[in-house]
Amino acid sequence: MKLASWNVNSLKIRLPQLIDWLAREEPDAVCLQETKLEDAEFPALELEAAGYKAAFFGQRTYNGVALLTRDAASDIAINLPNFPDEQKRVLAGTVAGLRVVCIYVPNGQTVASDKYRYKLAWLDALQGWLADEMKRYPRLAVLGDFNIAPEEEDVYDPRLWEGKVLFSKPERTAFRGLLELGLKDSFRLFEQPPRSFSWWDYRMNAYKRKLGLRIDHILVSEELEGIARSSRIDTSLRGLERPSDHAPVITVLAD
DNA sequence: ATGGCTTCATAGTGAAGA
Repeated sequence: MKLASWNVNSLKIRLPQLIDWLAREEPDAVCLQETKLEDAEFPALELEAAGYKAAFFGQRTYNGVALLTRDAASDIAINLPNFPDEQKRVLAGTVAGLRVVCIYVPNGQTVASDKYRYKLAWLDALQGWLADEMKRYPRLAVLGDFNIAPEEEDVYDPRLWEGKVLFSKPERTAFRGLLELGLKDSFRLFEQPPRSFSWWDYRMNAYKRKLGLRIDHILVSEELEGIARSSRIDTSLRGLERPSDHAPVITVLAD
């Protein structure tokens, strides 16, 4: 079972890249973030022609999440039930006996902003909800753009980023709170190259200079940890014309 | 140097992303 998560930063712009990538990579379940499309605009037919059923929850301009699977996922749930929110950031579904939770964590903008407080409140609600979900679904994976670099090795210059949004202590504590539920960062279950990142600023040639952060993650419950076989970040799309600023993360579980 | 680039939006002294 190959799981993937990708912040596409506009599905409208990235659809051709996504369809090529699906054909090449053949993942079994894909979580997308920042689709930036209302549900009426979602390219369900194009993706079905590419061999994937889609569940989606979007809005125009910002946010929006989707779950692509070979067979339609069941028991679709949207948003955090304990956190009323106009922003469309969560979609969960069941596929092949696995509960797949797609999330797009708020960015936070700066640690001084209201958006940062919203991010921390949102993460607190996420943790509360996931604690319940894990009891219901022991075989659970959380995939998405967490907008948090959990450790120093996940930041190209930890001194520069100390205390900044995406790497501040409260955000990293919130991430650790998710791990304390019994979730594992599947990428770190395996040996990885140094300077493994999933996001690079569009500006200043950050990708070419390898100035990135690892903020996209695939967390797996303890029941899935034992069957995790590999995990990697796929940078093959970052060199294309009009790339997303995020690279896909891929984790493979034994069948 | 609080910018740099990209997207979606509107025609803003743009907003927001990360």
